[in-house]
Amino acid sequence: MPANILVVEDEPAIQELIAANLQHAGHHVLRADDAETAGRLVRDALPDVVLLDWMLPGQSGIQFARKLRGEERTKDVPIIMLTARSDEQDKILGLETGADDYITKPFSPRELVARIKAVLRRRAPQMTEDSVEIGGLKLDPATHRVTGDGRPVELGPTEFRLLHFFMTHPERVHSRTQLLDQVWGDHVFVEERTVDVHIRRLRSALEPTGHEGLVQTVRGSGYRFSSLQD
Amino acid sequence: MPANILVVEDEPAIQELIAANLQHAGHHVLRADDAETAGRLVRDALPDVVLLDWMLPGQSGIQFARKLRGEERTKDVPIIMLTARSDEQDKILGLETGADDYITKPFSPRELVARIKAVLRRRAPQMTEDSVEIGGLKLDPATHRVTGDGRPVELGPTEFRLLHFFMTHPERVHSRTQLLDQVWGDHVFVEERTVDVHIRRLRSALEPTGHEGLVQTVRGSGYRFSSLQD
DNA sequence: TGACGTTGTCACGAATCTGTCACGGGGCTT
DNA sequence: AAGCCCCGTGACAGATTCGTGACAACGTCA
Repeated sequence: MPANILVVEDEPAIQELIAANLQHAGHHVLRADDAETAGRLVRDALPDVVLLDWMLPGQSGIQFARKLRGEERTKDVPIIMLTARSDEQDKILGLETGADDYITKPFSPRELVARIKAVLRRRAPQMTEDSVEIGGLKLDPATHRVTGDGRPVELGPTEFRLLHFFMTHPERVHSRTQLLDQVWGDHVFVEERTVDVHIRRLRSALEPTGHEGLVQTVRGSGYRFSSLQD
Repeated sequence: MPANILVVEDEPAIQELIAANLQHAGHHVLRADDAETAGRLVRDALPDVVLLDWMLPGQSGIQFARKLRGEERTKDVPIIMLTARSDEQDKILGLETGADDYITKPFSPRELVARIKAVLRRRAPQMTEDSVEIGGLKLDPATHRVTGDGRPVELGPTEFRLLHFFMTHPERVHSRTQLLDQVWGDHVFVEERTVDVHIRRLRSALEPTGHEGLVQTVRGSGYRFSSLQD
């Protein structure tokens, strides 16, 4: 969710205002007040989004956007144009140059954050939605349903993600650390033993359909999902 | 032009192959591996195309196609037959039964996607204003009217669009963000929790006819419209 | 203008989920 | 067999998430 955002704006007050709002929303902010600095930062840091002011000293925002789109390394970086003008002409010109979105000043902090979220979402690779079936257990990410031999299985969000990971990586031992990285995310800090508890919850959720044996303990190493005998 | 496509195929490997290709082409995929499941999904989800395997356990694809063509609600759903046999005899029988197109295995992903696009284009004109009926609930875009077991249901404009989207994309879980994009439009900035409120309004509007259970909460993910048990 | 319907937002509470701990059983090593 | 380590289990408090009622802003129409 948090993203690296480059704010290219030459007016200090506005730059500050924008940066404060973005940081408050949990994003990392890089700043530049001219095209040269901005160009270097884009190439080096490769931000997730560039917030680009229309008016820049020396070089217009449009020119800068064109340059970004022209270089291989930077051509896929989303750009949101920022301008005080509101006439339709500029809007079209901005989008044609390859801006992904367009905000006219003055804008509300909420709109700013929302637009950025929208652009990020559009770029985000969406996760696989293939359903999996192993040993009579079926899990379908699209409908978010799990059934054991046809009967429904009730799971909490974390248990669902855990089972999903297991079923897409079966027959293989995963350490608690690996499970935390893959299912919880490698940025969160939780005790390793927490995995045990969720394994237990997953097992007891599978118990009514008799599939709890699919989740196997490998003493000293971790856990494994397998339809074969333990 | 993303479309809802139902893949009826009992061989997991082939089903997977087909689904992967269709999803890669931007379509939504529902799956079934027997005629019974397929029948339910066709009636509920009313897919834009049915990809139907010739050989099915228990019931042949031909029989299934006949059944679809026999029922008022499903008689207009395009069917593409899928078969390993290549003899002329089957081809004729398949088309006579009402299949719109016919693909013999092995086939290239490109051919598959192309045929689907062709069928969709053929059906495209009137597709938008079709009325939908699921679990006793009927929604008619043309007359802008909703009835539950015959009794009228009063909905505001937003609730109507929300229900319309739900009924044209049933069974699958939609996040609040996706619902905002699809129902409100991806240029509108409203709080995600606003979705909750409209879900509530939709539910209480459906309550008098006893259909409020069709709108289901998937904790941690979003909402789902389904005639199946929660 | 005023009654009315619709919409987005908020605050509160209830239901549910999550992470952590302590306890105990059971296997493995020596 | 003793001791150590690993794992299962029940309990619990804090954190999330969701349902719900209320409300103000807005537009419409009489």
